[in-house]
Amino acid sequence: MRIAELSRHSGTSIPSIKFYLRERLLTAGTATGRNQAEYGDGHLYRLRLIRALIDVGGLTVAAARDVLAAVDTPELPPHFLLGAAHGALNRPRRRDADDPSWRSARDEVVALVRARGWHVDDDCPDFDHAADAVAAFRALGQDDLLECMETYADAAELVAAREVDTVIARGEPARMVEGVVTGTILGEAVLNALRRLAQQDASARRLVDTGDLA
Amino acid sequence: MRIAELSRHSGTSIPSIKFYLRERLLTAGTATGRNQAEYGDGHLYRLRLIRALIDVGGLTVAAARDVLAAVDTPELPPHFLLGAAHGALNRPRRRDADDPSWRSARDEVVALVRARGWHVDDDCPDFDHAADAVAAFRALGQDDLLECMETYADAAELVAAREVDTVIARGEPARMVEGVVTGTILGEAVLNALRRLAQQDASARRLVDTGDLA
DNA sequence: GTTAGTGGATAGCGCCGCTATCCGCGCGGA
DNA sequence: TCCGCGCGGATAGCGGCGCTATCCACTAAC
Repeated sequence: MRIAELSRHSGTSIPSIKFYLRERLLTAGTATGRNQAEYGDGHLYRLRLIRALIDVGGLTVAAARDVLAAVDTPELPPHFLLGAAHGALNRPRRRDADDPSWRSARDEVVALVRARGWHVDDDCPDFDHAADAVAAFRALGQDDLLECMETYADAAELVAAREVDTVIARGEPARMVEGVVTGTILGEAVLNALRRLAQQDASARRLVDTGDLA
Repeated sequence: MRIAELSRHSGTSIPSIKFYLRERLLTAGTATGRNQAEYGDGHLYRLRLIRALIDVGGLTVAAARDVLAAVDTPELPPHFLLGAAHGALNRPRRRDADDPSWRSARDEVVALVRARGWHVDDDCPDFDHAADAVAAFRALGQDDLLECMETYADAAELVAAREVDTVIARGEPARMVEGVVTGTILGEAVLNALRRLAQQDASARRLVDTGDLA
């Protein structure tokens, strides 16, 4: 397959493909001459993965590169790949770690995780992200919404258990690796969309003055 | 309060505040002279809300403006505000609606929502976002991860019910409006972070070869 | 009266994700 | 055999976004 065909099958413009090659998200095709190369199904799959990470998952090109680099490390056990995938999802830090209200928000999240017996590395950046949001709730005087935290944790436990089981059921390490990345990033998009749909429903049930929902 | 003080209390630079004024995310202070104005606690709160939406929620400035405009529409019932908040969260469309695999992914999501009896407007853009992700799973040959869909829906129902109940418990419409916006946007950030933490735990329990987690 | 600071306007910057253009070469059809 | 399209590779540029810098006339505070 040459680049034009790759472009047609993937729905990605040739300049974009060249861009991804330059940025090392995509490996070069196997050269068949001085200025001719052949691309395979692997390239097509990879391109679809890139577009999914960027378009659906909302990753930046740099983040996608990090995720893909982790995917390409064959000896990386799936559990550590998960950490790599999460690491690449991190948007730059927002809050100042010296802000005492932020620190207490973070401590609160750590306490919640500890209370549930989750075994997570203490300096995992996800704590910081959760703390950003918790601190924002507090700063905006929306403390009562933090009553939902345990429910969030319940929901998180529920979906994480299911996802990890599904991925592990694959058995084959290479496919587990793919599953970790796609499940983490695309699963987030699905969950967020379903949550918003469920909110619409819950809100309609409670707030819309009507008897004829049928 | 003058602008310097507003800047200090909010941790936002004066040029940024001026930028938000220009972009109409923030209303002008009450003028006390030809080139002097006074800002109140409302401005400080608003600025904190802006930063939370942009930094924590990941909204663009334009999306934040739309959300804030909805918040400022006093007669808007909370249920419709929810729609407005969701609308502002929409990233630009990705998939072509003519793509049959995308259409079938969307139909699948609609069927799931129908089966659960959720009452949601059929052309809600959240369907499209979910469809994007589902279609991506399929395109990447990760169909087995779609077995998690029901679990995602369970989790979504769980958290949405709790969130909506919490907001409704406030009673006062103005505070409900605040709760809808912050709950939707910041809650998403919390849920996503907790899900990733839970994934780390689930993955560690099943994949890490160790007996001494203590 | 001096000076730091103000609101307001305009222009510019830095990053990001592409996109356009050019180049010398090879492949494929007549 | 020759021609012309397409190739790969490289470099430069573009458009949008979220600020940021500068300038201005003015004024409150010392």
